[in-house]
Amino acid sequence: MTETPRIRAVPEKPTLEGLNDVWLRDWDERAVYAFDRSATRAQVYSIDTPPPTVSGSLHMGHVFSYTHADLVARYQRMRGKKVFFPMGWDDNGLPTERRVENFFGVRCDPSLPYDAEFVAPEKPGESRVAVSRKNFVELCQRLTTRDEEVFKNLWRHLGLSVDWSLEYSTISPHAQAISQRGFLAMLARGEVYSSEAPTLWDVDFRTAVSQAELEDRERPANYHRVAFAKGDGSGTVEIETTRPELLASCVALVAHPDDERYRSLLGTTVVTPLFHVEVPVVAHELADPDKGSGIAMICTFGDVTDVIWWRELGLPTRALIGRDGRFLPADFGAANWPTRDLDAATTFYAQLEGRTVNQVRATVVDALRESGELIGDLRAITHPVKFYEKGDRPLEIVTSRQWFVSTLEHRLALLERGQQLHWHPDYMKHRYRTWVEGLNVDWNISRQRFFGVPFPVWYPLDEAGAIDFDQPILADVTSLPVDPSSDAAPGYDESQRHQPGGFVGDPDVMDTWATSSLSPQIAGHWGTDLFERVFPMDLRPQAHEIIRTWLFSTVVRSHFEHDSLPFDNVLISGWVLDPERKKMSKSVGNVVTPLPLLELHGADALRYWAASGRPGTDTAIDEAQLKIGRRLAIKILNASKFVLGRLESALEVSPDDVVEPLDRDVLALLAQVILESTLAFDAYDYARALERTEAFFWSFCDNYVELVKTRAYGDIADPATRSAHATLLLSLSALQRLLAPFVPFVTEEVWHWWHDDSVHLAPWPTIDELGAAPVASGIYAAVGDVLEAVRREKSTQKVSQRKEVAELLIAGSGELLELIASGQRDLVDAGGVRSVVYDEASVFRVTATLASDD
RNA sequence: GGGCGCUUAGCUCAGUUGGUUAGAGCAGCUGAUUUACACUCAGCAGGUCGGGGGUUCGAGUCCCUCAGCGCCCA
Repeated sequence: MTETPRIRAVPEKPTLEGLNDVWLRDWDERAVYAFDRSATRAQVYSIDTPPPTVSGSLHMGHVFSYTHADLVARYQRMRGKKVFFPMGWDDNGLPTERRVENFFGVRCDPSLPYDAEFVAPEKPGESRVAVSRKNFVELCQRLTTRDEEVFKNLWRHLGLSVDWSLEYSTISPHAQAISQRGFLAMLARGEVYSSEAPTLWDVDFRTAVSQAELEDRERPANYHRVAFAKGDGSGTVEIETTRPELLASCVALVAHPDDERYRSLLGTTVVTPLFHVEVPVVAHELADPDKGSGIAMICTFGDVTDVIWWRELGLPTRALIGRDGRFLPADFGAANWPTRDLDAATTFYAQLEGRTVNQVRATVVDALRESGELIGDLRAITHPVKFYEKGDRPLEIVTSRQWFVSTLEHRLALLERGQQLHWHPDYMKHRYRTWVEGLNVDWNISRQRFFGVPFPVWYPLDEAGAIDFDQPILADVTSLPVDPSSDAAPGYDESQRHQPGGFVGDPDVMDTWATSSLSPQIAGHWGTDLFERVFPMDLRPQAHEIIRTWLFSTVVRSHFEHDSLPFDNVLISGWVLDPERKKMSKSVGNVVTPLPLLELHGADALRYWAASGRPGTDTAIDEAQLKIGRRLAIKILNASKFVLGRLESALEVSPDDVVEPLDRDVLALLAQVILESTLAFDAYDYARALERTEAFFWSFCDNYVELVKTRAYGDIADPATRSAHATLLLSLSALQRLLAPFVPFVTEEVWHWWHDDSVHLAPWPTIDELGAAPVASGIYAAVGDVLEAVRREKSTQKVSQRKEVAELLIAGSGELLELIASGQRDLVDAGGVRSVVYDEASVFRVTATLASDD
């Protein structure tokens, strides 16, 4: 490559202040990051950007991970790819609802009519104001629009090279249409089904949750030892349970098939205390002989193991906990709920109905104690309890109608997909594998909430007004998006809603992951030619905590819909820790927000810090590191000013001008840096690329530039001077571009001192542009060693580095001395050396005799 | 309980398939001073590579084991 600098005014005193605003505006005006829609798939590098949850808070984790994505985007763009880098907002779902409830002091009551005159309270009041569903959704949209502006502002100032014309949000009509289309496609292929099934339920949020949203929390509990009478009256069996309140819903006792203690009981019956219900004693491998007394009561449903037992052993359903967490009416005496003492059972249960779990537990325990069927003292234990990750109370299991995506039966294929994916770092693939292997229920995508994508489904009502779930009425694909709660079912009139012989809409909305799992289809406009140009995506950048949710669900959807992976590579970012290396959390109060850091240190510095965090590695916020990033940016300004400021304004240089041995060696080393940086970026190791480039750049400034300073001031007719100029320019050009992905603002500034077009559209440096394969001779290192020895001597003598050296004695092998001699001119200039003496010896040694003070 | 990481200088981290005397930055200390750059530069000091065992001519690197920290799954 031939550099023809047309150097414009290099500022007298370059500064970082104001650069961000200048170049942000310029990038907008020139549409530097606009995606070329005419590009073919092979020319495109596409990124499936995480749509962040817009809940009003921006954190350092976002800055970290999105910067990582941007480093790759900028690298690929310079490699000549047409980069598809969209940005989306995941604004539908519970976090938004929660925020709206708190922000405005409202709650949604779907039974209320829409109030067009409604004005949200200025400040949230003492008690929440009930609003209609439509009013509530309007408030959600109002708030998310505002939040998205704040996010967008931060991303822009961080210098993300996003094409903002590709912006999307998961609640937009476009995303809703895609989401509903995806749902209908799965339904047509039989990959999604609805069923009345035991479902993990949060009684506070009043919604079902999926396995991906669970977390185990250690909670204290008490083992209650309860005596069951044997069915034949021959004695009692003692079980231990942490949930005595569920005694009424007991359907069996269960022991391990190999447990000698209970083998004789298998096949017999026992009778529940207080309710006198005869239940069988059954065997199952999941019964843990070491837990409690080794025999457990199965209730419908106390925990997820109960659900497994219930399903696998074909036990009856006697569900008692309702959606509000209170006890439902119990149908004692019914066919599947026989009791030996109907009177006693119903009389006692009357005290329980409508009460909460804790109230019922107290009542049952008192009654058991009184009847003598509670044996001994309670035994305190700690055990893991399932919680909704955003919830405060243990989950209950309620039976309700939900839509499920069949994941379990495709587990093997999904594991295979995980194998095909290129993980960066590689070991993160285990997170996915253990998650898929541990799946135990299908993916529940129904949420009993309001601000989300509705199911495009209605149900017919029979003449008695009962819902026929088996004959769902589906929306026509051309009509999407639809809202079955306000749009009439196809073939019906709105007046038939809720009428016998009419219809009802599915009341639920989809799980937010059911929509964001389609981010490639949403951003890529599935169904248009754009999609063919960008799908499957090249890269999915994300944090590791959402492997089991977002990554997994995206893989599921793409596997079903396209029989492919949704993306080829996944780049996992670690967590951002506080300066003490502690996990940041709101409750601890150690959350560091990005905006003040951005304002104080600048975007380039913040990006430099983020780029130093290797893929998958947790990284602490480190202000020292930010300062180093800023220092690097300043160095880039000054080095560029020095090199460009002393050259003729229209000097054409080519690698052929580089004739001096020292210069040729520097180019050889630069070639190595280019190679290593390129390889590192291709392997998604941006941190390594930065490290190599930065180390070379600093050495270039402190050593090479110092060595050739005098020579570069020489006569332009002198080939040695031309050689220095060419080397300086070729190196500077490559270094500015190598650094551009990391510090895009300052590199753009210095690039424009001698180029018209953006550095971010300039070609990534290659070794070809440095001429015919420069071979490393080692002279740069050798001369550097001598220079270091000279500097050391001056430093030890506590004199100025400008102090002259009267005599420099260099001892070493003949080969080495020859090498050094070929760089003697620069060495003498840089070290202020009057005379050099060479001494052939086996050991390398430098002795500098300083000039006397005269 | 199962799995995945991590443990190298006071701090943050490199160390690519085993190969000279284990590196960098920051902090520390000692200096320099009209220089492209004080938002600078030079130099110095600082390490039993978590402990133990093994393989090898040779181990920070490979194997086993123990310990601590973190995370994922159950």
